[in-house]
Amino acid sequence: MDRLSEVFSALADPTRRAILARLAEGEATVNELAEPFPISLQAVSKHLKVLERAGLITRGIHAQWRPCRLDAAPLRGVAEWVTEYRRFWEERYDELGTYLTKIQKEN
Amino acid sequence: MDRLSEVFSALADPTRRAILARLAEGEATVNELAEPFPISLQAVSKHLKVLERAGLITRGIHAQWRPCRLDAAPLRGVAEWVTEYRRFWEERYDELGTYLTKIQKEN
DNA sequence: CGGTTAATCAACCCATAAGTTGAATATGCT
DNA sequence: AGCATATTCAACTTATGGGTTGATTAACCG
Repeated sequence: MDRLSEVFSALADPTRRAILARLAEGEATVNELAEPFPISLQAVSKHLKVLERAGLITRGIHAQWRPCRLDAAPLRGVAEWVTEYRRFWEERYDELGTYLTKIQKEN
Repeated sequence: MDRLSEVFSALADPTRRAILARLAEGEATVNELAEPFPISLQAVSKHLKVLERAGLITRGIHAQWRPCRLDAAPLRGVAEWVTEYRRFWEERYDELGTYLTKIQKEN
């Protein structure tokens, strides 16, 4: 799977996005990350593997802990991709502008 | 599934992103959209359904054709989400700035 | 050394995604 | 009416995702 698909796919899960949001506040261990969720530690561990494969987190080794850190680099690619479409969701304003210009000329 | 997950999920497929790119150039029918891909028309029809459910396209009815149009509105949400992380992939620069400030004070 | 804690591995379940082929629906053309 | 075109529906296969439980590995603590 290409990288962008992998990243989008990793982001397509609320639990994983919540994990990223948590990591935005700083490093955390698997247990710390798992704590807020009503799912098993193993399930969280899988989510972390997905995020890691997508390049969105990196993991250290500190005794028996595996501290996770956010790596937002792949999000840059997402931002670039989505920016290509910006003009389309801003079009509304363009259309409004066009409309206003038009009725202005008509009156 | 929440909207953002649905959108990310829809974007996590190269075929669907290619379809969106094609629609950025203007309306197209299912056959026209399917033409470049080595998969069946039905498969493309399914992809379109996914995009439609995510709110990324709308479909018209014109005789036996179902012209598809891009609706980039949901991408705004994606852009907003990803912007929350911008500082992290730009952090490199911040760190450089901090470093420069620091050595400046030291000397 | 033995027990506790942190995390992963492994096997399994169930639902869904992505593709296929074949049939059905609906519109236009002559 | 009858045929061609555009698209969808339906049934099926195969693979994958997200979850579970139970066992395993590895490090620390007393």
